[in-house]
Amino acid sequence: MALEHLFQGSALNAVDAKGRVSVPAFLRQVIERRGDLKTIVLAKHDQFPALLAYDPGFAAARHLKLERLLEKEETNPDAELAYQQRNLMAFAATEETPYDTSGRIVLPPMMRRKGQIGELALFLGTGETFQIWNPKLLLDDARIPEDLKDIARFRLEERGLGA
Amino acid sequence: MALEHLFQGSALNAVDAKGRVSVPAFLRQVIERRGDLKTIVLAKHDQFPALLAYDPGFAAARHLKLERLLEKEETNPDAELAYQQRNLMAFAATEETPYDTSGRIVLPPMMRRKGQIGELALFLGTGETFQIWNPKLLLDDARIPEDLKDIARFRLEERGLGA
DNA sequence: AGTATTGGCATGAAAACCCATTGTTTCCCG
DNA sequence: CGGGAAACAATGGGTTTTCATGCCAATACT
Repeated sequence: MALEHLFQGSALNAVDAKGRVSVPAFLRQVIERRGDLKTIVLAKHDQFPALLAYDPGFAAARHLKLERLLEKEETNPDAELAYQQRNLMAFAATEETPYDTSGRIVLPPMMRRKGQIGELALFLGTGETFQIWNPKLLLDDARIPEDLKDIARFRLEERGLGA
Repeated sequence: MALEHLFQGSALNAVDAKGRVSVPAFLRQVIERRGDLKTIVLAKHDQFPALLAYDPGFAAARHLKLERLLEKEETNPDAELAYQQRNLMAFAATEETPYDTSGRIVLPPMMRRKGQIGELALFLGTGETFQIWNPKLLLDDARIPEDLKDIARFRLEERGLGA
């Protein structure tokens, strides 16, 4: 699966009182180049206290990948269960939310809670997908490279919220 | 990944009040031969106080390499984290900026600060990528060969800024 | 009706775009 | 071999467009 359009860059946007956020324009461009749905799919990130996000097309590709994985390990008795579990996570544990003409989504309350997103949402491109972080949690996470934290700090300062 | 078109040569260009710089024409030619996007990707250089730059195609190739690496080491529990970290650095910690018809980019403020670029930007071709330096920092860096510093000095003198 | 949710408009700031000027190199023709 | 003329490169300035975001209106749901 070699998608030619990749998510990259970073931005820090405000979450308003109604839980709405602008998806940065440079990420929307990638979504719209990959497909024609002005929609993003949200999931809790596997490893990080953050949200994972991608376009509907990528979700389909991800599903295919899981199926192929199952066929490969057909002999393994555990494979079927693992497949079911992953499938549940990949679909039931995600929410699809469209963005409006001005590029805003409403963060679904459940996702907002799972990702611990407050008044600020830090968007980080990671190639095939992107992530949405509470900037504070990113700064506190020991697994995040210092150079990336610098970027988060810069984005905060840009808004006059830096330290 | 042997890209046939390589970045080479050096140039010293001015950064204007709006933070704009002309990307030297000889570098733009390489970018446009490698792909059709008139765009460069900027990142902080790993080792030097300077910026690393390349074309979007190179970024995609880099990503594929990371993915293959992950699949190979799937068994290793640390591999997943290392993959996430590298992906974040490769995409979230970079900025893509297009150049206009006259070949200029605006240095994103964050990158300008990370690379400590002032009023002058020294472009150095390094094969698959190129670098953008504050010429003063290059001259002050003990790791830089004297011959290369001579080139920087020459570029400065050309502008009547030599010492 | 009252409340909550969604869609659309208004604004201010920032980014992209366009045109003009200057200096340099190339190249042609005298 | 010189002397422009023409192309290209770099840079300055101004103008339009886009973006993020606050605000209000329209709609649906109780």
